Amino acid sequence: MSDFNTKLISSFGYLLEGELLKEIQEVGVYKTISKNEIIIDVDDAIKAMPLLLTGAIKILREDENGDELVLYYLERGDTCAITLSCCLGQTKSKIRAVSETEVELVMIPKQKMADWLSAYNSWQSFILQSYHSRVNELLEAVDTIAFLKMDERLFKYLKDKAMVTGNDAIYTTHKQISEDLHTSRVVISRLLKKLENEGKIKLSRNSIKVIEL
DNA sequence: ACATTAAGTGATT
DNA sequence: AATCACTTAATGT
Repeated sequence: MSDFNTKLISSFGYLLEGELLKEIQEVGVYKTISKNEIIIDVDDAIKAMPLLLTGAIKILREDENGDELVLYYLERGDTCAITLSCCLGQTKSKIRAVSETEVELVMIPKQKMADWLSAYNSWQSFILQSYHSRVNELLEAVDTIAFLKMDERLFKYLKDKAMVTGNDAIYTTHKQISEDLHTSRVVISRLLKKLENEGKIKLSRNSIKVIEL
């Protein structure tokens, strides 16, 4: 168990106070997980919260089709904030956690979490800090998704417009489109340029010709 | 010729 | 993706 101690200290020693570390050693369950294992799956009941000692875990969302989307990665010294919210809210897991590498972690029983929140300052700030960074990563992911979908939205918008008009030429400005799609003119200009390079449309002033209908 | 508006670009957050 | 700053091109008066 001294190996476990060393890793716990080196991963969380600078974050958590000594007394808390002792409690973690007492109550936490040390686990080793091999690569590509599902640690937590969608709809799993959450009974413990993982603290990562070594390795990396990816947190995924899954849609109806089983398509996966990586939300973010957890590394040494991290914990899963979504799991945290599940622990506190007593709901089932809304995400899937898969080990990206071989992973060593400590499972903290769900019940201890709330206790420590009031008992240890360092625990409280660790949780808040971790929540904060996870939310940021999540927002970043959302931005990326939105970015990837904007070109599709734009093309659909153009096709719809051509359909309604019964004309493959659309008479409008980039600014107008940007307002319709609730984005900025610059973004539209760039995406249109991209579509033109892909040969899907032909651009000219105040008009766009849709080639791929 | 000058002003206005549309569109393109690079850099930054 | 959004915003800024700036350039270039097209049009109107």
